Amino acid sequence: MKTPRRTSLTDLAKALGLSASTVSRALADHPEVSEATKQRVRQMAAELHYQPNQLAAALRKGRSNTLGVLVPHITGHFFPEVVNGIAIEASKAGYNVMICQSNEDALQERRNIELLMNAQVEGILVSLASTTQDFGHFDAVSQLDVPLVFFDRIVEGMEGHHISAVVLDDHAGAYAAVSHLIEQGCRRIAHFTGPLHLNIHKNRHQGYMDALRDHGLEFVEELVYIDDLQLATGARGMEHLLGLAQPPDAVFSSNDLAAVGAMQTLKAHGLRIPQDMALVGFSNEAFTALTEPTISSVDQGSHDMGRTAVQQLVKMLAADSADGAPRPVVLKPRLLIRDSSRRK
Amino acid sequence: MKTPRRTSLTDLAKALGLSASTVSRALADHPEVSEATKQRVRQMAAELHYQPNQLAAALRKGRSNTLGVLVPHITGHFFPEVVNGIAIEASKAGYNVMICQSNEDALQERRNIELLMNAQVEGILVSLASTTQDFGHFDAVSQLDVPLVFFDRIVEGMEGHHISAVVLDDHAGAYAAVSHLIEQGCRRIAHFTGPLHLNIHKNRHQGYMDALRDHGLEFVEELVYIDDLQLATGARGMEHLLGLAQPPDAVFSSNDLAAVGAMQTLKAHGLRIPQDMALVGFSNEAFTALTEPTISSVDQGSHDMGRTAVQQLVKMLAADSADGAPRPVVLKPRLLIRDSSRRK
DNA sequence: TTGAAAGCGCTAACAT
DNA sequence: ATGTTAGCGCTTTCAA
Repeated sequence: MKTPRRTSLTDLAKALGLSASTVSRALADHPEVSEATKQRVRQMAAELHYQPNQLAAALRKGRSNTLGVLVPHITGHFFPEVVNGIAIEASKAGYNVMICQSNEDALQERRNIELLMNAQVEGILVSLASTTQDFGHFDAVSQLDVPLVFFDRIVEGMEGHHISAVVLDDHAGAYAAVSHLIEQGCRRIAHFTGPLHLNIHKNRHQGYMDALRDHGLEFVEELVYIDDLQLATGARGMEHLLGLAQPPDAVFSSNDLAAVGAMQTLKAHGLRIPQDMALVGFSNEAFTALTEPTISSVDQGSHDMGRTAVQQLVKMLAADSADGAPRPVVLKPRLLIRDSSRRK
Repeated sequence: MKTPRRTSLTDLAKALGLSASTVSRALADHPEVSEATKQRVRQMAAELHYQPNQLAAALRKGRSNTLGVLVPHITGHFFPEVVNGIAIEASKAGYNVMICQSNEDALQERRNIELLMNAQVEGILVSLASTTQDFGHFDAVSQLDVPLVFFDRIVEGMEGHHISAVVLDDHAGAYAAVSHLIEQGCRRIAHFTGPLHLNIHKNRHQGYMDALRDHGLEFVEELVYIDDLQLATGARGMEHLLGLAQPPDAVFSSNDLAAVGAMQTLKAHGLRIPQDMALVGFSNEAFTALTEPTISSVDQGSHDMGRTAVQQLVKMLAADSADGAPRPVVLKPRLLIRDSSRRK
């Protein structure tokens, strides 16, 4: 039994006694082809299970109809949601999507960018790996005028004709979280943060500080715990805070996992949440609604971020390469108040 | 400023005063090209930022070097892990990966399969949408001898020259979970399950029943709660069970989310876990280690499933189309005993 | 309204 | 060791 070759457009044409061009036009619903012919072509196409070869069409047209997506990973709540938003919006705009993961590794990020370029994607959506410090691989992209949209984790200050960005207003999210804690009566608020070279952490930290200041509270250096925001780190961070001469009465954590870690330590010490220590996390991970108490958190509107990012890309793709890139979009976060911080 | 066209292989050849074929061979490290020439070519390629056009190469070679992946969604713990395993193993075997989501919708599944076929993928990895009942779209794939590997949610009985499968031994996982509960002293064990037309649920249910039987316990129809295994469903299911004349003393839930729902109901009723009611879930979601008490669960070795699936596919791709598909692989689950079921 | 011819960028016989 | 030629499957002038 030998492999049945796929029916090509040429096969179709032969079967119909037509030229390839006519068949091509018929399938594309070109106005200059008679309805009768279109009918015949469509029927025969169905009969022979004709499937167009995208590769050939893309090569000929110089358009792959594909967008590239590069994310650090697809675990947790945030990235899967964003990717889903991207997939939906891209499909709506008639694009396919090629998804790659950098696994938080700068080298893999560079490789994947090359991969996407070689696959002739028409535009790229990226969220940076946490280890990326050099951005040369993106220059290559923008030099070829392939539009680029950074989302969430962006290269700050990287502006260009074909570069845009979509971010969350992390500052506002943090500001809202901390203001809320203050309003609940907390006066000594600690902060768990990740490495400050990443825009998201830098801005959340700034939001934390600004909220303190605007409410007349002092910024206390020893209440800031910088680490990797893992579960164990959160637990350790809380141990550390409890050992201080003047422990805090609340913690704003820049992610949810560390908040759970903190929660575990608090329970081990027999402390009550939120009475003895209030907690607010960031990202609205699924588990924040499942712990006890449930954890207040800042929702990032992940799905919207994905959709917005594609919209930015599509705008650039549509633009007659005349006008520059659309202005970066800043999305508004939403504070979800749950039991871990509700004192009143 | 006009768009700089990408440097093609032909451009490279011209710049070097060589023919396209020589350049092509040099870049492919063909043995019949002199080292000197290879050097020159490589250097010029770097200089002109030459990037090969995969589309053209794929069209010419009739090989896209791409595998297609179709999953119901990429939320939760399981699918992202599997996809990650797939990505890693595929890259190791020299393939790119195109990922699509069916969003649990049979129609989108069919569309995506077509999409992948049109993109000329060399093989496809699929986990079925829960609504898929008709499998015609896969016939089209196998008729063209594009190898297909189903994982986790498979089409049972669909065997063929170019079709294989990788599944978890769901029966064994369920059997272990229920046996464990019995060993902890539980005698009236309920079961939360999803729709039984899906192999995973059917097999877990069978494992549940067989464990009961093998330990001399009676199977009680009213202790089986069939629904969609969401959080609210689990809560409702538990309310239902508590309302029975003879409530159970344990629940084996076919997923973790419903187990958490059950837990919430139990807490609301002031019942103790595991003393009054023991719980075991399925999937080892991240949150099972974060709730209180932590939830015992069955780990699916998701990452391995992804890698194994790719290995199956690669085997079929390599086979001289002579011998049939490799035999389906059944992976062993691992029961993780946590606090929700540890009575001794 | 249809067909003929050229070519997208690459590779693989088949020369030389 | 290198070049010449042809063609993957499709679209798009241009011509009829």
